[in-house]
Amino acid sequence: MKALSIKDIALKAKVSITTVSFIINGKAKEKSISDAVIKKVQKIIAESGYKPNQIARSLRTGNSNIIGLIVEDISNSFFSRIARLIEDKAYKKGYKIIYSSTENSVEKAQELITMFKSRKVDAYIISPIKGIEEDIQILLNENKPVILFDRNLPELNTNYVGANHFVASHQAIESFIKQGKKNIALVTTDINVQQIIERAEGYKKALADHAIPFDEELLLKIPFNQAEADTIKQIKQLFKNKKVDAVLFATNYLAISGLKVLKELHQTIDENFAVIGYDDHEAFELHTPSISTIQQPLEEIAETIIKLILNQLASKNKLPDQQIIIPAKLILRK
Amino acid sequence: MKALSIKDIALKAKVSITTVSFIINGKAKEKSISDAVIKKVQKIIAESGYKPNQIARSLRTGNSNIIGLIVEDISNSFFSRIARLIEDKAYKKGYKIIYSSTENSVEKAQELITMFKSRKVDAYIISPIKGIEEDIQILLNENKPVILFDRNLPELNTNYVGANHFVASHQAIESFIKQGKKNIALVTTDINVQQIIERAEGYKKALADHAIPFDEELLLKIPFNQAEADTIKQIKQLFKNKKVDAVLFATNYLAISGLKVLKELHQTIDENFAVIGYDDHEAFELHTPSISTIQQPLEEIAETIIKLILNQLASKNKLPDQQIIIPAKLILRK
DNA sequence: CTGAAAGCGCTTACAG
DNA sequence: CTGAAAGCGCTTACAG
Repeated sequence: MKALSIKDIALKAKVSITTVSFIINGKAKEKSISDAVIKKVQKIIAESGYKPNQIARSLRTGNSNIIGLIVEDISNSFFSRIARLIEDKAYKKGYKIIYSSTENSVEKAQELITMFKSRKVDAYIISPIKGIEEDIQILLNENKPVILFDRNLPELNTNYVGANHFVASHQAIESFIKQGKKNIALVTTDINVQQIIERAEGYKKALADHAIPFDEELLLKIPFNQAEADTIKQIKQLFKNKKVDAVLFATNYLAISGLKVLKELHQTIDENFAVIGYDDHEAFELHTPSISTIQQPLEEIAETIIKLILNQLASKNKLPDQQIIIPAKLILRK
Repeated sequence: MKALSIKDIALKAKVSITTVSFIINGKAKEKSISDAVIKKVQKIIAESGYKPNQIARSLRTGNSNIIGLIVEDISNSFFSRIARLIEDKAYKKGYKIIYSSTENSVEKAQELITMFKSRKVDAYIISPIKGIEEDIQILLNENKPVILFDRNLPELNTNYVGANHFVASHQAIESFIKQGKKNIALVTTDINVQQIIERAEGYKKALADHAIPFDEELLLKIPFNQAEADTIKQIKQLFKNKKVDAVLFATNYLAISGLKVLKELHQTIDENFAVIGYDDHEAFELHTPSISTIQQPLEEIAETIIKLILNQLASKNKLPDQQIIIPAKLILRK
């Protein structure tokens, strides 16, 4: 059973495919097609269930009404929630989103960009990774709208939407210090991206501001992409070897692993031992006691990204790049 | 800056586009192109960074090497984890996945199918919803491989991969009964899909098997898509109005809401009050005490789905439909 | 061993 | 008010 084409509709309606095309694309009035013809063709389209072949349309027009979204890992709730919000908002504006995960592999990220490019997506939303600057630059040279989010690549001139991680992390550490904590650990990842580096810098600056010496052993960098069992082992080592009275986890999944360790060690979280997570997670609020966290305003981030994209797509000229920093919020719970 | 086309490569190499096409598609040997020409063309392709336009290729060949994945809600960790696993496995076989959420809307599901169809995806993986039987039947008529998962639509003849929810739910309730529980509640959703209905039937059957009268007020059906605050209110009502000593939550997000209620009510989970969740969630293990749950083997489900799809795609003839039921496991924690 | 040409299903500048 | 025709970038049956 072959799908109908515009030719079939034209034949049935006894008009040219040009006329059918104009009607499908809402240009009937503009091209002064008679009302009678419009009615007739529309009826035939409705009855036959004809849907234009978007592939052919894309080949001809060079665009697709599809926005490509590249995230680090769709199974991380930060990304899956953002993806869902972006999808919702784009959908309402007539755009579809296709997404895929890089899993922090430069190679996979490059392949995804190639795939999206060869599929003629109209715009790109990317949580980037170091090493794909050139690939993104090529997109920019081709005048494709690109919005980076979550992480920035400062050497590129393009749009970026992200949270202020330096400030957020600084604030979290200060809240520990105000509680009188002295042995404050940071558990973070070893990936070398700005938004992760900022969290470490906020940590160090807050310590310095309050004349607390920085102890390298309290800053634990967990290799990305390793099995959780190894992560748990490393965090356990930290808590066993060092006297720690407060810990900031730089990502939600590290916090989850860390909480498992604390549970295993029977280390309760109380006035003698404080924990702050990152990016929130359903488990944080539910935990006994509830876990404080640094929350990125997902709704606002998604909204800002979509607004930037739509503006770019609507405008013929390249708009000035925007770097939008949205404050992250420290949510204190107990 | 315009992208290169096969024509540009042919010009540079001083051969026909036919020859270039054969080389790109690995048919050079078969078409007995001379080694010298192959080398020359490959060199030019590599140097120029030429990538074939997949849109044009799809238009010509009618396929795309893309598999469409339609889930209920990508921000639900059950779906985002499955999506990630499927993406991984498909990627290794040279297929890309594009996904989108239906949000349980028949209309959106239909639009997504239309979109995927007009993009010529090669196969469909769908967690379906009642009301789209006809749309899926059309895909089947067009000989497109379709794998349903999570939920089945029994009136359709196609492939299905899912867990045995009746057995799992029955087993969960029996474990309550063995602990001496008498007032066992089920908190489920009102969506009318088989895999949810099965969970209620397993519940009822287990009660009947042990001569425990079924009390309608202990079976709470929460409207889908309502705000979480309302869900929390309804669950709170249940626990306040009825004497409950055990509760099975039929989905992970209902369990999360339920656990929030219990926390608010200061109802601890112990030998006098038992809880089992569904589909697991990072919060379950971390909870104090850890929450038992019915776990669907995600890895196995994803693996089975991909295997079915690849078999279908590899075979010219339609393969017999398979209904694969994978046992869900009751994970008892404390 | 290689190429000219048709055709996939659209859109749109041009002509009448 | 409407249509014939070119062209988007490929693949492939056919010819030599």
